[in-house]
Amino acid sequence: MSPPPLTPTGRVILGMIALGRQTGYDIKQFVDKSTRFFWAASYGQIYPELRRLEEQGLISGQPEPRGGRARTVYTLTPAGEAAFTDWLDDADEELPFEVRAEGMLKLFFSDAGTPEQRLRNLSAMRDSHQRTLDQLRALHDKPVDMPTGPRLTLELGIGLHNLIVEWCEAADRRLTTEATTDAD
Amino acid sequence: MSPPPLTPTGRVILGMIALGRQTGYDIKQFVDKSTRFFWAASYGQIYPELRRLEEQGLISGQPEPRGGRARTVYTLTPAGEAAFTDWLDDADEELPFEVRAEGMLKLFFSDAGTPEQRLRNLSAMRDSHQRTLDQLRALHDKPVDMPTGPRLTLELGIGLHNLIVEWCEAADRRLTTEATTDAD
DNA sequence: AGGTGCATGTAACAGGTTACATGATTAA
DNA sequence: TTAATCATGTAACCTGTTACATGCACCT
Repeated sequence: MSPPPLTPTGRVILGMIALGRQTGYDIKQFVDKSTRFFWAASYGQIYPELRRLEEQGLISGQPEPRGGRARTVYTLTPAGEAAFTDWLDDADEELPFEVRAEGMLKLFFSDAGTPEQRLRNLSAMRDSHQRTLDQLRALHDKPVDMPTGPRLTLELGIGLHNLIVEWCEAADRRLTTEATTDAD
Repeated sequence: MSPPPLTPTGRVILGMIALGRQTGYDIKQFVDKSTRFFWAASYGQIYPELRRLEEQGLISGQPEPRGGRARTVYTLTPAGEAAFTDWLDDADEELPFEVRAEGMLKLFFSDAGTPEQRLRNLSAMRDSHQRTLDQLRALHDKPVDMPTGPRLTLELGIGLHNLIVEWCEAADRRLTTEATTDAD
């Protein structure tokens, strides 16, 4: 009886269309320079999901070829708009926050290795987050005017990766000092 | 020719056995109060993976029933120890860091809603991370002496969730001020 | 007698990535 | 002419969760 529930990816797509993204390709490009640091998506998900959303009557696609190049432009139906704003309005639902961090895993198990190994892994982790941080800052410094939502999440992302980088550096100093003190 | 590569979950299991966890059940309990904040695992993964690791000769299981209750105790084989320390020793490999944060998604799209909606979602996100923070602090304050690795990752976890909570509060203040200023 | 914890396991499903295939358009 | 970009799509695979089934041990 009830319609199939919106999947998280479905909601992202709805949101992206609400923000003016028109095609599957367009959505993917935009995700890659905006939400990808806290929500990634691949073509393998996007195109099938666009189909499903259209079957459910939440979006509707019109063929709008550019030259000889096939192209389908999507817009939200009233039902799609309602589903999206219902989701935004529901502040009671659980907010899953899942992390998979291999660097932290290595750190967690680092007592099984040598102190030098631990410091090398710490440093690799630092570098990896520094690279992400650089990308986020590049996005942030670009002089395009950004809506409040994207700006907020970008700033939080910068804060997060910055914390990790600084924490790695602090941990490195602490561990190095301990090692030196032990050697004395 | 080459052996099937170790999966991330396989490495976690190897590590847990190296840390003295003996059974699948034991590993699951321990994951749930240690790595789960940056690496979760379910029985549906653990038991099949134990089988695969044994087939690959990296661990070996001895039946050690407790009373009439079936129980299999696993230990690392020399090959398993080697595979595990090889992984720890490789500081050049990529360190995937993946996040799926629905709260940030709602924030990202919040320009499509009202300012009040945005503040409610911000507050829900704050509460959710505060709950996680409380759990992490409870773990941290328990007077068990923790190896350096687990202690480091726990402290980083606390720092991360604490940053998010504080950032949510700061964003709330900023947005509230802006709204008030606009209304003047 | 009943609840909690210990212990093992799987089938069905959901979610997501990778690699591939195809082809037009545009800028160098 | 060739590389990059626009654009769509799928099949095979991998990873992981949920829900269920089973049964003993221990405490109250």
